[in-house]
Amino acid sequence: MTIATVARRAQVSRQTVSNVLNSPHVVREETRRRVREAIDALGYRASQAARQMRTGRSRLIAVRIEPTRDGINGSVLDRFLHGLTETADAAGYRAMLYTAADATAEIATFDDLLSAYDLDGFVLTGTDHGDPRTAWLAERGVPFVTFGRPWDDPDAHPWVDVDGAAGTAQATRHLLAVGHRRIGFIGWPAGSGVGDDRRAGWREALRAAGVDPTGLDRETVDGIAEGERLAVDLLTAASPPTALVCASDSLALGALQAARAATPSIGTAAPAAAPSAGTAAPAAAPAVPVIGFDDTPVAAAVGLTSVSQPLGDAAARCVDLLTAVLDGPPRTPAPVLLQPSLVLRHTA
Amino acid sequence: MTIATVARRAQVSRQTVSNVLNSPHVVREETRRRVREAIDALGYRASQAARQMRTGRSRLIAVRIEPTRDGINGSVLDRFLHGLTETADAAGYRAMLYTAADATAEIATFDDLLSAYDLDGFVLTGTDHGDPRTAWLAERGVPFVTFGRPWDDPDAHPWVDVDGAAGTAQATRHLLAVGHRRIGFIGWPAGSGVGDDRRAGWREALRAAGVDPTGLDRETVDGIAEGERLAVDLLTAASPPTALVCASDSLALGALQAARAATPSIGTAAPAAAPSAGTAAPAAAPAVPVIGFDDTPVAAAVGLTSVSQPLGDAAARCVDLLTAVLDGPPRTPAPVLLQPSLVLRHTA
DNA sequence: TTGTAGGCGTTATCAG
DNA sequence: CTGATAACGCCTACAA
Repeated sequence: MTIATVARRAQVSRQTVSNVLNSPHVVREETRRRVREAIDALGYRASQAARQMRTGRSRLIAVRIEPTRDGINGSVLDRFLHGLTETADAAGYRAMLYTAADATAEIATFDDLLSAYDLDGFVLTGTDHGDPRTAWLAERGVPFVTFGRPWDDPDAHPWVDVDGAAGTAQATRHLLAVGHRRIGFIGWPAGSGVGDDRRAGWREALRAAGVDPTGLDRETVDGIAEGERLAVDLLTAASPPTALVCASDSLALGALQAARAATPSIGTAAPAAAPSAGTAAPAAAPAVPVIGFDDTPVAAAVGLTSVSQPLGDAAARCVDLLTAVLDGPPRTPAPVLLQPSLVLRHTA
Repeated sequence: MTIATVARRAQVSRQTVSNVLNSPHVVREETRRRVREAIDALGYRASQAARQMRTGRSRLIAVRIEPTRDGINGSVLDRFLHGLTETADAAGYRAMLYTAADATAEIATFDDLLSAYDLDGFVLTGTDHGDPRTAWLAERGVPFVTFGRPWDDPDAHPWVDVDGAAGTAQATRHLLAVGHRRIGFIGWPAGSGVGDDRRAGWREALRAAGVDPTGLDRETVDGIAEGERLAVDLLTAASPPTALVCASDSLALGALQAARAATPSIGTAAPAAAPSAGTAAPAAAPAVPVIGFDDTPVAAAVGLTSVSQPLGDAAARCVDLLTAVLDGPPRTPAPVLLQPSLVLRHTA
């Protein structure tokens, strides 16, 4: 069934059907209705391939599905993907998946996707300083949005992000509010945008409360074992922290073990944790409160208090920004910074 | 750049270039090489849209991304998707995502995807008795594979699945081997294919060991709280089980809490759990050993012994089967039943 | 407002 | 083995 089938049925020319589809306003009301009826009756859908051939647009957006990393932080991705697919759908776009082992491979894939499939745009996740992927895309004028700020230049391209600093600051203030002063931070090595951002939130919140953060933080690559090691290190120091904020749930999980092992005597002011009404939590509050980041399923399962990112929203805004570039005037839409929220459970 | 650009550069006709691409064997060796060189030099890629228009094939396969359910079992999906994308890629296909609230909506989406985007095939996950989706697709001769058996008729269509019964049987045998006899099972309500399968594995393993499974199992909808409730129910019964096998990690997590609360005196023969060398586990072995199913990140994090499904393999085999249908002769490829493995951690 | 004439890049058919 | 020609379904002019 083609546009001609519909035209015959509605007693109009093919052109009129095309107009009803693409520029409804130029067709007389009554004719438009008749054509619409024919379309519905026939169950006609325009062929993307033919349309794409003519217009050069595929109505396809690409998003990378990364190899799951440690299995804990990896599981945030499917929430994002679901939101993305749903919103894209509503905007008349479809999401296409691709994988890539590294940035170089990813750029090669861009090229392939662009030249073979005529992709309309890309959604990139996890950007970093001097990301070669964004440079490549920008250079060629390919529309894209990143979930994650361009750390070098906030105006480089459209982006959506979650305010990580606000998240760790909120976590820190929560601990301050219940009486803690010496609050430690376990994060990633300096130099990564997200990592530095999350550390900054903690540091500033502490400073604002008149606490000197010096010596209260440690850094490591992500992982449960690493988190535990650093927490032990921190808790056995000269004047140890009485509570811990972590840059990820993995680190927090490790820290939690160290915290549970720590004797309550360490804390100077360790108030009782609020009994949460959430899902069942396997264990009691640790001697040293711990807060994680990402609100992964694991956090929910073990009762870990964690900073939660609005992933569905983030995905939706990514699509909004991308379609604004694709369908709207050629100006860069304003970036979106979303606020995370603290999900209180048993560990803080 | 089109096929004509390549033809000019290689000093051949457009048709010859097309032949090199689609039927290399009909082109003389030397010519083929010259064309290949031109293609590489120019960085030429055939336009999918044009090819699709001509052939009616899109080289696109669709897969649904479901709204994450309880956040625990949901996180298996991204591993599957990653494997799928990677294997599809290697076979020259790309994966497209779609969502649907229910089976009816999903069928409507099939229709849309098929008529507008000319999708080549579908990968369906989580089939059940009398699935309307498979019926719809089969009726129209649309190629598809399911990850999950067609419980009504094993020959209905190509499928890939993991042998759930073998998984629970293995878990049960593991517990039997370390001395347990009365091993309980917490599963889903009878009637679901997967649920019944997993229960059957436990039941048969017990019977094979000469233990009567009567009264040792309970059923409920999935969830942590539900798992805990049923475990308590089971453990406070007249002659309680000394170990528990669960149909999911969610149920197992709940059961684990009940098991930790249970006094060791309940067990008749509770041997010490093997200290696992895996990732750090937050707590000691419970009085009553518990084994989960799916090996989710949560299981790894809390040290829960669990039955692991080879998701990457499963995804790869799904693509294999689908491409066999798409590219090969029109006969239904044999189904694939993969074996799960037991990942030993601290809880059993 | 409607109809007619191209052409997007590819592959299939059919002569040479 | 190579070269010409038509057609896939749609959209964008342009003319009526």
